Amino acid sequence: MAKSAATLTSRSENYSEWYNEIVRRADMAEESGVRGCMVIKPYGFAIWERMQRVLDDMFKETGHVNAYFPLLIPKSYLSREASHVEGFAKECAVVTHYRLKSSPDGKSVIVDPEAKLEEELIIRPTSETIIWSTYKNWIQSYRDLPLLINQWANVVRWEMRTRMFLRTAEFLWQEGHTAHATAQEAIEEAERMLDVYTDFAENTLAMPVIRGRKTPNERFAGALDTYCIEALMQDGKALQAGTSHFLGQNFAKAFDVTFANKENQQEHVWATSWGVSTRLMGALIMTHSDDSGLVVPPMLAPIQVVLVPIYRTDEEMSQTVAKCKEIASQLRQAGLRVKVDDDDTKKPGWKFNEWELKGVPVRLALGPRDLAQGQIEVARRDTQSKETVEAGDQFVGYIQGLLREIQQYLYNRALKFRTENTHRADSWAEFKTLINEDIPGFIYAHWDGTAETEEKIKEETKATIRCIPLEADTEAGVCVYSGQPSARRVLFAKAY
RNA sequence: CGAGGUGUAGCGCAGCCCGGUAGCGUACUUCGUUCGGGACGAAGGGGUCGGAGGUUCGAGUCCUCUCACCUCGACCA
Repeated sequence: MAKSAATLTSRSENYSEWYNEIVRRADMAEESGVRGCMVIKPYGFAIWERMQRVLDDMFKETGHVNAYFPLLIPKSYLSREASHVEGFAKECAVVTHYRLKSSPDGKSVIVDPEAKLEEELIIRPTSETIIWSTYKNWIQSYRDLPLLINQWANVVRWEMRTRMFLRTAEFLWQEGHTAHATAQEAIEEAERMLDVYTDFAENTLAMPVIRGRKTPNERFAGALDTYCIEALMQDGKALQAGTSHFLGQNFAKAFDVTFANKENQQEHVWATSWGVSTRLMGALIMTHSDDSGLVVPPMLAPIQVVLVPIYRTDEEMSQTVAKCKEIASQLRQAGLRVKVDDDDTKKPGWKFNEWELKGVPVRLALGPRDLAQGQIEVARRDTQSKETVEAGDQFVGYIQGLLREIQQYLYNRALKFRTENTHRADSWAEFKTLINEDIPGFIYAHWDGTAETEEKIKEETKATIRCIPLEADTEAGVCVYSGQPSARRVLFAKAY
């Protein structure tokens, strides 16, 4: 049996090209031909649906409910909160007309100039404004608080440059928007949701993250404080994987959302918002995948175990397929997500490669030889190792244990990579050396706390302050750039 | 918006300089041999050459205009 290895571009050779090939070859998504937008294909969407399900359960457990708000937002809403409009105005798609008509030559359609909207509508880049204008009607008393609502939706941001999953013009996300009676409660909510995101990233995605706050420069438009989780990708660049904002009373004041407290005095409510997006799909790819394709952690995988029957004759086919289905059924009863690939138009070698490209954690191969000896071949995706195991009573338990082991192995491997690529810089020369390495990684360095220094460092090295970490040593020092006093180190990196 | 580039079969590309029957790889269809790591052979089907105009006996190729997309900047989850 000959082979024509349809190999991927190597990670080390061209990371960006490798990334795009994974997206395409693993059947996750493709470019759509519509500016900056992508088509998410069934396999990619199945992974997104898993993310949705796990996150949604976590939101429910923390007392949140889902709702849905309009896609179109009157332009005037956006201007109610000054810094918010400033932050988003440049990237908004605008609806100006409500009708088309045939062109004079009858060959195409044109926008009907008669059908101009009185007030233009914005396609939501985020929903704070429409939601707060709605909350105004929902909140009267302290008894209406806290209001804990999440929305799964699409949003549009007219980015200049787009990349599949990491920055598309349209993307899918969830956005939580909560209202509280006190600042303290709102801050606790923002921190709670950061915990939820951390839990999700580390335990479901097997992706270690650094938790922190954004500097005023990097803060969400309209927030008093922005919390974030930052992950390190395999090429040494940072990716913001989730954010949670303490919005203070900014939106409550802009949209006049007040409540009567127990003393019957009117107060503005305190707000949070928090979100993660399909960008996590990019994080998934760039955290675990290798030159054979995508690697999906078992907790996330839509298919955790794939069974490939191997046969020559029709008789062998019916026997091996039957055995595969029998084992699959046992695994399903144990709660695993399993697929039997009994597609007769593809050969085993082809299937092996295909499922590796798609990152299925465990592959079982079963042929006449195994059938005769009561064995089964078990291949794990993370280490690409294979072994032959007895297909007896212990088998289901063995596979469950193996999946746990793979989940842990992926987390440990990613953590090891991050540790090896996290450095401390104590001088400007050292900083520049580190940030210009092939894998720049995370750099902990002292910063004088000024926006000017932050900006200068960005100009000279492309590195930004990813966050002021929540968990970190707080020893004092001097700013790596300006030499001014610094209370603590902050986390620098080149970022996506 | 600035600077480059590319549009030719589902996908990846050659052909253009120097105008003359629309090509290659892959995928697809059929048949045979194969089937434990992306099989091989044979025979087939598939094209508004991004669009509009022009030059010419004749344009994928030359000229003008236009549209779309990509890469690098500025912007960003």
